[in-house]
Amino acid sequence: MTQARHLAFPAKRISAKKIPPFDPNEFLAHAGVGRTIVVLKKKQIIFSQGDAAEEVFYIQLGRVRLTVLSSSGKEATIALLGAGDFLGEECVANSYALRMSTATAITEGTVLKIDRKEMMRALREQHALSHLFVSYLLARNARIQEDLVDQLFNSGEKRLARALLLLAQFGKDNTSEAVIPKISQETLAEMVGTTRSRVNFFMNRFRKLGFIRYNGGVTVHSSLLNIILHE
Amino acid sequence: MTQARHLAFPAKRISAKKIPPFDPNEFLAHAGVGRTIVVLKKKQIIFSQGDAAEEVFYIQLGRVRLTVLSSSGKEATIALLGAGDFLGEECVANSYALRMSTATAITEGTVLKIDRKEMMRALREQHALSHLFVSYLLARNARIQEDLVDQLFNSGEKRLARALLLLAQFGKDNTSEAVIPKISQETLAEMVGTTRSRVNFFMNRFRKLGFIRYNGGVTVHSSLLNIILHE
DNA sequence: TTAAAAGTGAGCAATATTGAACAGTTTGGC
DNA sequence: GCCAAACTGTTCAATATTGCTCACTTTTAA
Repeated sequence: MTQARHLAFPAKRISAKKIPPFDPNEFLAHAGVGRTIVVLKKKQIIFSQGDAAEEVFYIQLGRVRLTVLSSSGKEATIALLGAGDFLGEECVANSYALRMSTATAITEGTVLKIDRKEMMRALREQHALSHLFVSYLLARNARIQEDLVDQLFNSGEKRLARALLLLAQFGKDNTSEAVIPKISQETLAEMVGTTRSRVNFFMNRFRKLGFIRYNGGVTVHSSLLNIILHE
Repeated sequence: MTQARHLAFPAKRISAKKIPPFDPNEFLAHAGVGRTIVVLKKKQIIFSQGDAAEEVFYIQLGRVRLTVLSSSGKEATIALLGAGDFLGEECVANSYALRMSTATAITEGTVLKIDRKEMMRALREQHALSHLFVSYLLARNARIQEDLVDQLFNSGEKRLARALLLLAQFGKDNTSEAVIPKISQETLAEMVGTTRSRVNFFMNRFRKLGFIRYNGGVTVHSSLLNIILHE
């Protein structure tokens, strides 16, 4: 569409040169035509499973939880996202898509809400954004696949250990200990695909073994890796 | 890069107009610079987990299994792919990437092997291909996520039922019965994330209940859905 | 500040799952 | 056609997991 216009009026290319070089961060940082900045309150629902999907979101600040509700009413947390992540990208390249999960803010924050059409246009016209988006999708793919493999291979205990270690890296220093973001055993159970009592059981075991510490929050020690690595 | 060249030599755009309109199927159907057609024998390994990833593949014909090996030697089947699917796309947008899984042909077939650089160039220059690729990644994302959710929510029995139904749709008519591609209980176990004895146990139960039939291959009846839906 | 709601620790019986064995059956290659 | 290898059906004891319950503690909102 836009390309056709360029071909029809090649003179426009000259004026186009005056536009500063495209910066995806720039594009994703500001509101504009078809783009709105949304300020999020804690626990605010950004979209719900089953909603029509007409916008992509880009998280500027804050953390977001993605959950899926099963037909029998159980809830699973499939991802925790943060600044720099896209959200609700299932609708790009697919009109009439429905949200496959529910996105809830778990801290205050801001997201850029981008109209589907606007996103598609930008992807078509801006190679840098397109490249960023493809990279993001590939990385996300890899991450979900890891979660799946983890689920297929490991016991509840190992999956919990992995989830804790991943959470600990969320605020990554390279010390041997890290405090993880506040998270309930219930949510951990949803992420790991087990029950709260199981999580509780393992958490206490980890604590007895010195892998984690309770001091207000939870501090994870890197030696927790042993749980995962040990045979 | 290419865009810059166009700006520098706008005259080239005219001759560029003579090139026939880009057709992604065309691009993905033939060998050319940086693209080779590879003929696959049954059980041939296309790439192995841990290999350096420098090419993307596009399946023209045949079926391919993607497996992951755990550190403890267990194997999980994470996807069965067929004609029209990409393969090994993890390297696009990421030099020095390693293969995250092993791809093995399960039938004879042919794949188009595309050099990473060539793929990136094509994605940059050809919107239609870029769009197709993004669509593919989004669809694949959705599918892996479904598998993960399935794994998180459902019991081994339901996961097996789902896997069988998905396999049955592989050769999709819209009858209430379908023969599934030949697949061992061992592989089913890997896909579903359980043991062979469990798969065997459930298969026999499904048979007793009339959901599947053994007649040389395995015939799946759509009533198997009841297993998944029933509470 | 206080009552309600949410989260935690612990224990336990009922189930589900694993992992291993072993005999019988099918398949593929020579 | 025949052997070896792969696959299937079946069993079973040892574990792992679930789905509760109940008594506390912490957080949240009025």
